[in-house]
Amino acid sequence: MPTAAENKHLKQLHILDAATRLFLDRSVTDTAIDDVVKLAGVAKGTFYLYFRDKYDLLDQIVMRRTATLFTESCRVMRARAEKEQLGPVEQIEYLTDEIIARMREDRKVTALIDKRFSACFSPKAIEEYPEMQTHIEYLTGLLETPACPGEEARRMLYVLADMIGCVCCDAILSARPYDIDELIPTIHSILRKLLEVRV
Amino acid sequence: MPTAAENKHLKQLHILDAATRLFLDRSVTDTAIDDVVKLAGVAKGTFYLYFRDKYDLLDQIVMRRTATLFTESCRVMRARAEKEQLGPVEQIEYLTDEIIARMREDRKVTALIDKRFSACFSPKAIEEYPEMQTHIEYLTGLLETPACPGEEARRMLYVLADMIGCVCCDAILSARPYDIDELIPTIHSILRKLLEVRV
Amino acid sequence: MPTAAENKHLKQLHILDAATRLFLDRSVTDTAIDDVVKLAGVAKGTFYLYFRDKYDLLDQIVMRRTATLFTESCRVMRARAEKEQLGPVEQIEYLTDEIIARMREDRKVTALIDKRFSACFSPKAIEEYPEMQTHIEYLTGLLETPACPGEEARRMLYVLADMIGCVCCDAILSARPYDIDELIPTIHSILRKLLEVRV
Amino acid sequence: MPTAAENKHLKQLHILDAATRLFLDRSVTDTAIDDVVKLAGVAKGTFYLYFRDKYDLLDQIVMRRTATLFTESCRVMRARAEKEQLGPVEQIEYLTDEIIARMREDRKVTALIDKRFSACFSPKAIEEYPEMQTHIEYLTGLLETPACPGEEARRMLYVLADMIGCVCCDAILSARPYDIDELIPTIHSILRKLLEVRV
DNA sequence: AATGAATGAGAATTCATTCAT
DNA sequence: CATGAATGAATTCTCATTCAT
Repeated sequence: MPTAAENKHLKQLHILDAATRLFLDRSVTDTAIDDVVKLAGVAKGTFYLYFRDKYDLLDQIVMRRTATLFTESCRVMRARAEKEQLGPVEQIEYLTDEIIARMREDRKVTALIDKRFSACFSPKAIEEYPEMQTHIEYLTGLLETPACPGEEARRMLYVLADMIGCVCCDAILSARPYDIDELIPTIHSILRKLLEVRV
Repeated sequence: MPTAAENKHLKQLHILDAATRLFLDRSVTDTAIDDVVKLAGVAKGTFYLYFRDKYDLLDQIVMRRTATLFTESCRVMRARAEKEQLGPVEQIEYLTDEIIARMREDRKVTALIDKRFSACFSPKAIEEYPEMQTHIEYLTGLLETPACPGEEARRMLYVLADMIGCVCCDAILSARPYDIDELIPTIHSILRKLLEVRV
Repeated sequence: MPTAAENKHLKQLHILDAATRLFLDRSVTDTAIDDVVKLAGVAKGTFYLYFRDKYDLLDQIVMRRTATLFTESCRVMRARAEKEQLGPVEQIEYLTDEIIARMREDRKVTALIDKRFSACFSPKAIEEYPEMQTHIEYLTGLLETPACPGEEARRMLYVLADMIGCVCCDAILSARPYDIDELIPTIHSILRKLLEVRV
Repeated sequence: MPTAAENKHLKQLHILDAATRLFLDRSVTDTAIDDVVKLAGVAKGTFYLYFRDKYDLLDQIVMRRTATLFTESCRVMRARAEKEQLGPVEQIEYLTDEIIARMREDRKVTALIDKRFSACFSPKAIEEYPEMQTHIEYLTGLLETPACPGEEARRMLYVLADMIGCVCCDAILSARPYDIDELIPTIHSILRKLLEVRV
């Protein structure tokens, strides 16, 4: 039986789901709040009860999608890392490939994320997806070296994620000036160079 | 006495200049085409003679500003490199610092560029700013190694530029999750690792 | 005290009334939606709550005016037919004269109807003006013969109405190639020939 | 070798042809004078040398297409009438069928004509298509009786043509309230009744 | 908390027309 | 005759936001 609080959340979730569908199918610009509330089955006023405006809504959606994309990719990688006893470099490479594969598969989500992949590193995202925290700690561990302590490794992880997110958005969506197939070897080579030094 | 052809270009340039000023002072969203043409001193219809819409105009402006930012930074770096006999790693680091310094100084331009710094690598930008081509070739030369031939070095340059552009936009504008001062050492460390391997 | 539902209808009616006045006084082309809402005393957005665009509005107005014109003419004819015991042919002729007289009298309405007089035979018009149904049935009865059963008589009624509406629009408004006074005998002669065969 | 006068006509004809294609492919509303002159390969100013505005142009096109439709149908009918010795009623019926067939076949032309089929009876059309005059005279002859002398027969011809044009536009384009297949028997029955009385 | 009719400022874009060349 | 760059008034339609119920 849903409590009052859960019910409230329900309306908010309906709005988020409806908006996500519309933002993906059409685009953010071509979606009016009117469309969102109609599809969500709530009244116009209700929208303003939960969101400041369309961009507040968009931010929340991007945060959710990037967090989902990141955590799912991490889970897949870590499962395989354990089974196959992958080394740190291999793990990072595998994770990168996994993220890129998902972005290629679902170009609409990639277009929605635009270049905000690192939104999943925001405090809000980590709070709402506690799993993020465990993955970040795990990956930070992989990047740590005596010359690169915890906080620095965490920053490096963030920069790498942002780089991959930005570069891949352009490469997947516009293929200009390079398409994703051309850039994957370059990205791998960068990752290897950064991590080999560890040795 | 301006010929008809020059006059045509003139109107287009007036529009670009006016729009740049308004986009920087207010923002793209807060600037109506009406404001642009008023400031440019041309009729509304004239705008649509030269630009498809506001975003076509914006793309052209971003291309120009990023190309200007990149070429100016390159010029400064190369002048100093010659004078002080800097090594390749130092040159790349110096160039990065120069770009970041300019983005920090002019946050409005940084906000306008958003995360499209690599727009200056587009064929159109290179065509309109031939200087871009010489700088790209020069920098590609710095990145080249036996294991990393010309085309690959060029791609790496592009990925680095995109990374710096994206990471710095967030760090300078929102300071979240890391502010630019925190990230500069990380970026330097990444650059050094990537280039040290060359040795 | 008007209920909410009545109020809704009221705004729609205000818009219809205002538009009709403007469409008649000026013309459809010379009337902006802005003018309509100003005269109706409602907000611009309210217009789009009830009508898709200016032509949706025009269709509804034409439907109403033709239905009014037709039902009023029928009522007058039937009142007189009962009083003076008119035969079927005389009734149809009288009705035709009545319709033509009204179109001549109010050239502006005729211009608004353009050549869409048969709009009053649309299902929507019949639904909104139930009286239409009774008149159509009555007139169909007048046209019926053993050789021309109900459905066929109804179709003939429609064709006749459309013919009169179209021919008279041109004759009344432009008088070219024939003016209405020249054509009335011809129309009568056609009607008589069509109905004499009944005997 | 084209004379100057013919050359002038050439530009005018290019405009007419271009406009016809655009009016048919898109619609009159969706065609700008700009589109017309671009397709015609003439300058914007040239348009205003030959036409007052878009509606002047449209009128000329409708006049041409209706005159063409009417004269071609007449020619076909008269050829067959001679070969097969058709009676007057059969000739009128055959002509009607021919016109309807052409309107059904080319719904775009029908939409362009809208309900202005009788435009081909205008003095201007007859002047530009002298063949119209001979057909009108021929058909008037078919309709003449002692009780229906020349001028009256000509008016009846006009009314019939207008009726067929109007009724068929709706029936072919919107099929409401009756579609063309339902109405053809009704139209035939009307024609037969009107002409049988002749006997 | 939820509703949804009403708002009206505001923006984009079109397009017929002109006129200097 | 012919051109086509420039004009700018005019118009449509959107849409975020409010507020009485």
